[in-house]
Amino acid sequence: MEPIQSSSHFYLENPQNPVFDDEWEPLFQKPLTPSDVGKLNRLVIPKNHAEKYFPLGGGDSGGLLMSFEDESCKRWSFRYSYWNSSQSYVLTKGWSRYVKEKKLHAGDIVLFQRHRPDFGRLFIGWNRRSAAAEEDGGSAGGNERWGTWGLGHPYLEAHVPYQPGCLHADGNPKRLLRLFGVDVECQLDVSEPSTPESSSVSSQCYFIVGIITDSLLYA
Amino acid sequence: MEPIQSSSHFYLENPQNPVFDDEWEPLFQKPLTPSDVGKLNRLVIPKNHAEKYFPLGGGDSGGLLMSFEDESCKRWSFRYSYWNSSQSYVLTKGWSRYVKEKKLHAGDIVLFQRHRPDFGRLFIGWNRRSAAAEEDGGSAGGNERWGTWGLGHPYLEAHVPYQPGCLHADGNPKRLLRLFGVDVECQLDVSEPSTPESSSVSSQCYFIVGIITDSLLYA
DNA sequence: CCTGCTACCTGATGT
DNA sequence: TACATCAGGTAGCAG
Repeated sequence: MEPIQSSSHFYLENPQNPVFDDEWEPLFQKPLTPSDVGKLNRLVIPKNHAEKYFPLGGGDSGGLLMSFEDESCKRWSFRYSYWNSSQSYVLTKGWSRYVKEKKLHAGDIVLFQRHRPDFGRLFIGWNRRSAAAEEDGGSAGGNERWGTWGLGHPYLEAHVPYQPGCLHADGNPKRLLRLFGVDVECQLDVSEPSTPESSSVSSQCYFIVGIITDSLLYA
Repeated sequence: MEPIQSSSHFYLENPQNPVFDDEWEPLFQKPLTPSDVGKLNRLVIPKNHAEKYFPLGGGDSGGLLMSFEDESCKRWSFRYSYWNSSQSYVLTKGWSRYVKEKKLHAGDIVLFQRHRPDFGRLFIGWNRRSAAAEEDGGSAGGNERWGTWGLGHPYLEAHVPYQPGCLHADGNPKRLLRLFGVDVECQLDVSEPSTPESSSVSSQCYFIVGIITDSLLYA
């Protein structure tokens, strides 16, 4: 028996869907190729999506850092750049760590979203490849089917404004989160993001929760 | 019954040969290995030849572009560089296209020449592997035995000074060619070189003709 | 030594 | 048909 599940795919492809939450702007998603999760340590961003949603020109020379939050509030910074030789946009530095932590495999889907009320804030999530091919041995804590927010978890979304200063004032910062009508604290986990990045903090912060066990969903 | 044929090999190895035309400086030639025509997309330049005739250090870091003309006036640009890992000089980018167009196979010979009166101008040609192993099915227009100039075609050589400006003034440039005492026009084919390169044009241009059918040879 | 990353390169594929 | 794209490669360098 599954929770709503419904794979965010459906919603991303159908922005008119009634369950669509217009605070969440789906940018795009990509089914991962073997190369995207292999030793090349890069994710190719399809050109149409890159030019529509990502910074123009890939930062042109030298590329630029793009920062995303994942389903557990962790920040991920990736180098985003344009490869002249292959005429393609890629995420490089940092990407392999994400693949490793999320245990992504070919066929899994990564997705990018933006939260409308905080327009500059970007989020990254993932979906296991369609249940059909499910042969996940379930190694160390990696049995989730998704790591996403908003549309991926239509019943599990919350956001509160960011309290300016909190990040810098406190070594162990927490943010307030309203979840199912209950205020919850969430640790920001600046201590060990695989790609540490404690500097860039926008002046506003909306906050989301992703991975949650089924038991919590039905508690 | 063969035309002079005689493979340029002979002349290249014997600069004192009476047929040697001292306007053509043979640099070197190399019988192609399976790797040279395979998927590695590179031609290894024997170190002694590389260091004697090609730019020093392979351009050191980053390599450099070397530009050659073939028997049909087409310009070929190859990336020339030194691979520290294998301590060898190689032509890389562009090479596979040349192999494909000329239908080169292992055992065939590629040769490099320079035209003395225009010292910077380099030429590349080829010879089919010795006639013994001739089993060329003769796919689409690929039945020639050589693609070279000067020595390779001792009776079929001509050159005229280049008219400066012609290339830039005219969308469909032609050069004058004196062949068997007759002036001929030759299209420069800037429209579709596999490695397009319409910029670098030296101030002088000597011009040659390569591939010609036997019937024309004996006309 | 090995690993990750940058910046190249190319063939296959789809349009 | 040519062209654009991208999946799958490479070399070289830094750590």
